[in-house]
Amino acid sequence: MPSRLIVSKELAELMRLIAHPDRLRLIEELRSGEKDVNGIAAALDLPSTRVSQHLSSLRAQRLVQERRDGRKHFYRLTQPAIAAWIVEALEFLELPGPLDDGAHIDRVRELWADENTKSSK
Amino acid sequence: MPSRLIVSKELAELMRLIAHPDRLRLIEELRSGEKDVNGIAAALDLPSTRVSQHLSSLRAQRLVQERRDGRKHFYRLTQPAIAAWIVEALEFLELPGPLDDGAHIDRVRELWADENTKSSK
DNA sequence: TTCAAATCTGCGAAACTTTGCAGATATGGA
DNA sequence: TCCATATCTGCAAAGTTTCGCAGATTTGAA
Repeated sequence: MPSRLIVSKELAELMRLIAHPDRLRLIEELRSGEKDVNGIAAALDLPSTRVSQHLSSLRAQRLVQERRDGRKHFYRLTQPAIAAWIVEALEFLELPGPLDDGAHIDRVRELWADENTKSSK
Repeated sequence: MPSRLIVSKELAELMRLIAHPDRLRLIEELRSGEKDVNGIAAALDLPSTRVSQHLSSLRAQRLVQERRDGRKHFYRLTQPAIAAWIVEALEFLELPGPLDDGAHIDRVRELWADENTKSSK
């Protein structure tokens, strides 16, 4: 029964693709809707060549979709639920200290997720 | 405000650690409770040296905890919720074909998650 | 003691990823 | 047409990961 082997391989591939600091931020950046390459580069403070390279890997695995308008290329998440799934993982970060059950996580979640939902940047 | 940068770096690190076919299977294997190194190696059909190497990385990031009894080392998940979070990601795999909304995913989930819950291997 | 079982560690080769940079391509406007 | 803007691609150096293998350690039992 090699199906589970195949699934674990595909899942690992998907997770590796996501598991990069720039790409995580980029995916969260697209949570609020489509954006063009320069817009993303400015928001994340990264060279746009690099953003383009990341988008190209994400595109290759169909995690984002492109729409061109004039000379701008707009990108959107193919499966926006992935962004929510990523935020869920914040819960697993750096084991809260012995006396800090939850508060720490809420602070982190706020820093990342909430900021993003209301005002980008 | 570099906090989000730090968080994305930590999150990427966590995800990279998980994003390996063997380690994904190993984590799912521990869902049903603690197991010793040889037990895991047998269940996953991997050389136990390799399992030991994987466990050592997972241990270094506190994803698993060790308990020794005689010459056996038993490992358990520090945060069992991670296993459930991984299974959630199956939903994002290989975009279901145009006419296959959901059925495909359920099949995959069955192959991985359910098998695991009732009878391992 | 001595042995075997269970697990861990260190090492090095191969494979893969990341990143900046140079240059290619496509689009819209003067 | 020619230019500037926006984005993409190819390349190579640097860095990281994987994986088998050899040998170290720890424990229990004869």
